[in-house]
Amino acid sequence: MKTIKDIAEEAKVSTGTVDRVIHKRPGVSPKTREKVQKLLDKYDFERNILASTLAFKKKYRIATLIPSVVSKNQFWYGPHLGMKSAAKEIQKYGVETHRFFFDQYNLKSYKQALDKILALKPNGIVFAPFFYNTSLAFVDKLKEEEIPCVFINIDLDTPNKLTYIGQNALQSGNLCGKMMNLITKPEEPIAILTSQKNVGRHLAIETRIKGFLNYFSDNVKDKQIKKIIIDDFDTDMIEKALSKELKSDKQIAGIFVPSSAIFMIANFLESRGLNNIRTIGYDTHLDNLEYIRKGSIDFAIDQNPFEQGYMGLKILTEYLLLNKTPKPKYSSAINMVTKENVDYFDVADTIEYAV
Amino acid sequence: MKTIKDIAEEAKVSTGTVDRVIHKRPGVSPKTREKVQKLLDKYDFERNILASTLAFKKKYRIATLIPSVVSKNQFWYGPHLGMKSAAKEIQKYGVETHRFFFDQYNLKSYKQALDKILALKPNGIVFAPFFYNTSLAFVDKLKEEEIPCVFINIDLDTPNKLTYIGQNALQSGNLCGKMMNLITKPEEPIAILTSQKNVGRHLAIETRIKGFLNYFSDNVKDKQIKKIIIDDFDTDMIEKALSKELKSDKQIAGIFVPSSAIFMIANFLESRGLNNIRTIGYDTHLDNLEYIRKGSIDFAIDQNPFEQGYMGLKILTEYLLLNKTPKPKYSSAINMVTKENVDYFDVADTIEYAV
DNA sequence: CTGAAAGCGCTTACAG
DNA sequence: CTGAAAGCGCTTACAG
Repeated sequence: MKTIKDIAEEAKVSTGTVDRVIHKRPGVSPKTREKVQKLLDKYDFERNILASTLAFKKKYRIATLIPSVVSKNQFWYGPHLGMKSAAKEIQKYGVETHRFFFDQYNLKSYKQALDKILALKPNGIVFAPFFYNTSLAFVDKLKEEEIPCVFINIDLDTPNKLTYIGQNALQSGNLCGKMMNLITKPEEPIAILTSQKNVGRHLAIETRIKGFLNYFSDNVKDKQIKKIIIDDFDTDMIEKALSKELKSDKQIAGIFVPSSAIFMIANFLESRGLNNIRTIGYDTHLDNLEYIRKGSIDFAIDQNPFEQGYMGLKILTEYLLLNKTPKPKYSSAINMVTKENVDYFDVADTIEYAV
Repeated sequence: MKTIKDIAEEAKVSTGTVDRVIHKRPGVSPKTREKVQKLLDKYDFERNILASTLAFKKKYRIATLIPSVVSKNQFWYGPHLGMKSAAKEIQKYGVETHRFFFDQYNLKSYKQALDKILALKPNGIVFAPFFYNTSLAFVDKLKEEEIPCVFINIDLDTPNKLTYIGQNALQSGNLCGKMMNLITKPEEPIAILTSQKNVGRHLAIETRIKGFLNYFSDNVKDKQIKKIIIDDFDTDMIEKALSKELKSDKQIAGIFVPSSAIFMIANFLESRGLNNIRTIGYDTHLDNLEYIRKGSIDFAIDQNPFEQGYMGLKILTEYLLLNKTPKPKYSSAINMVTKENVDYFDVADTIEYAV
């Protein structure tokens, strides 16, 4: 492996000049530049990133923004851990990570966080763009200030993002449809249960439902599917909405919840001893893990929450430090979790490397 | 963040002495050692790994050994890619990776590889211990020479390993049982198809079958399960073994293959137009991906092959460089792959980070 | 037992 | 436009 010094000697220039050529910095005559560049190409020179970082004292600031993580029982604990892990790694390269949080049901708290981030003047941002319109306006502003941003978990259709990391909601819904079809009989009715509160706030939910319905329209004739919308996932509302269905003549045999709230339904069914009703939902935070382990949730879709956070920070760092342009989109896995493999989806078991 | 220089100044010693204390090297009086150690503890000193690597010129050699990867259509291509990716990362830290391969059906080629590895005198080894007895003897020898070793994919019950990274075969078989039960009707017979060639060579296969059978004995009454053993997975033998079953009165409705050879069965069934027979097997190499995508393989179990290779090298490196003792065992995921999520399991899409 | 000094490979402020 | 020199934080061979 050649070093800058080797190249400098062979080109009969100083190491400083070689460095200027490597980084395409000004202050080198075209002739010298060409001579050095040829040698760099000839030896396929790769600079030692360790030495480079050590000598290069510029610091980078990255801001991260996700819904507040008040306990480990939440989906967002996963991305949070992933970002913490990545932050520790990139700290070695002089990248400081500043964490911001907001209340995902409170637009005002979101806006406040965005203001704080702008005030920080970061070199880049990794965030989950909740609240469609506000987020779009924010992204345009970032564009003006030339601050690159990475979306995790939620995508927005805008050219002003560096990349998006998250799941294909349509396809994951489709898979839920397939599994629901497998665990219920053709003649048994099923229900989709969702909350009014998510409308306009989190786009993936509707897309998941669409994918779910697509499966049946594409593959199964005449499946009875009811759509039940409640105001919010609290015990009373669930009770109210479901007891009607359960008393009815044609009792539903399966419930699909296109969000991480599926554990609320599993809990309700358990408390009523209704273990003959099948359930499918999303995410593998602690609350869900518990019910999956008991079999009260039949299947849950995991979307690699840790990796979403981890990749977000790493990809942005490589863009800032190495000028590496990411792909326009990174699709997270669509993992099916059930009683027999649940032990391998606890985000707390994720490994962190120090090297 | 404190540096060695800061600590040295406060302790009124030289940086060399601080360095000796940090690394517990001899040549420091107990009194000085204690004084410095106290400051290190007080400030929770973490040495700058970049500077450390740059200054510390010792090189490490790691040997890796897996079955030869002659094409991308093989399970072992996954671990191979994972190791290549990790090798690139750890190269920055002065770790050279030397790759060795063997023919997994040829004990002699395995022994030859082991000899070559010993001749290299590596600082550590990452390998897949095929051939039970030979591997055990080899591991004992490594112990004598104080060369740490990491097992990937296949485990051996010996205290002389650093750690094992791979899947829990019993549980993955169990999950296959569950899925097979879902996709066939209770009264329909099913078959387990396996090859004589794997006996005594790859322990996981038998354990997977055990897990599969356990599912039925624990959860289902009177499922008819036939065990079919063929000499090898070639077209003629499959034809011979299956055509008998398919002509029989009670035709089998599902086939479980506890190895990556499931695509051979899918291919056979396809060629006969037998798309009413369900199939479940292992691994997501290209051959299988193709049949999963078409739906000719209903479910395959993925075990994160890339990560097995990647983790193996990283964990061994952290042990050698940072003295970080790994957990005794790392369980790989048990991922269920089917037509609707197959796109997210192509090992070729795995990301490599340069930072 | 301890310190001063050189060096790992790269970057930069300064002088010319 | 170019080079010599200092420095990033740590390690080590050498001198005492």
